[in-house]
Amino acid sequence: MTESDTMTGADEVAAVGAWAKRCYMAGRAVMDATLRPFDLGSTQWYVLWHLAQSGPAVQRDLGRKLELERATLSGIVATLVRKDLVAQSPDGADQRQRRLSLTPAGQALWQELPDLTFIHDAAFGGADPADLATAARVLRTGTENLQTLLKKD
Amino acid sequence: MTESDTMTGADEVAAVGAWAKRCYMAGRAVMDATLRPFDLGSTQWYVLWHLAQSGPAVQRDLGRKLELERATLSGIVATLVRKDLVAQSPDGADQRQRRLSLTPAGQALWQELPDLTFIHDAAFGGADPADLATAARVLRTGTENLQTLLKKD
DNA sequence: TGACATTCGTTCGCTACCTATCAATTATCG
DNA sequence: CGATAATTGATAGGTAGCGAACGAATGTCA
Repeated sequence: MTESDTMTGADEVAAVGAWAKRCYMAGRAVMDATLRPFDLGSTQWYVLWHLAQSGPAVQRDLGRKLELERATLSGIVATLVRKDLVAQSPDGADQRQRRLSLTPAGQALWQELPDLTFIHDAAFGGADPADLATAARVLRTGTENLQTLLKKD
Repeated sequence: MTESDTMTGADEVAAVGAWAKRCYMAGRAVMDATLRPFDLGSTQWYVLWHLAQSGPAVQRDLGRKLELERATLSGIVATLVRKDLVAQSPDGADQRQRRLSLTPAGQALWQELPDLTFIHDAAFGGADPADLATAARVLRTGTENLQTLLKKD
């Protein structure tokens, strides 16, 4: 690597941000390709996954867990309800909230879905655990710095 | 860090992927917030940036450089043409290709735009260069693994 | 040369993000 | 209690990504 000798810090920095995008995009592409036969998007899968793992949930809590804006989750849920995979019922106590649960069709589909852990394994299975920890720490710190920047603006 | 003692490799792996997404999203959020007063999206900015730096380009080449699908760039270009920031003219030699260039309004807007390097600096400026290099390498290898997986399927 | 394949850009339909705004509901406080 | 504030979900409008399919233009090769 002759170029690395003259690489500046800024180049490295840009590289991390650019590779974060590429890596995220590549992971989603594999996920989307795997789920396409089931007519499911990646975020739709995350909603089903959470409901299958943790049972029914209030829409507000699900949005917090999956780190989605209300408007985003509202659309995802509408799609899943239209496909009859998720049921959306009013909550007893707080009439503003909506309770989400898997329908029988949703439970049946969940049983058919393939295990997606092969994606993580294919991407990072061969990497040094110490390097993975370093990468995660760098990305976490960078994210927190950016979020602080956004709030203070 | 008491939890790290019992962390498995799979958890670390998931963490890298999840943080890659969060970091990409946070960076785009700051970029979008900075460009909002100018009515510009982040990818629109990249197109203007490339045309300002390297001069007019054929749409096909720009798509390769920015790693965008033809359909995606087609929409971005249409938006920039509608805003009168970019001109799209037929290429002389190959009548299939379109040549892109900044309009006078595009050049004028580019002069007004703030420097965006503060985003990279805020995110990763305080990090150890060796850690940044490790993070970039982990993400690059992971991305390549995923792209190989996608082509072979 | 002519048939076939490839490339380029567009369009359509979709997923998934966002902000801003609204109606309905609930919480808070004077 | 009642006015005001905060919360929840939906909707509208925008950006950015994808695959599939199409027409026009160009390449390739028998």
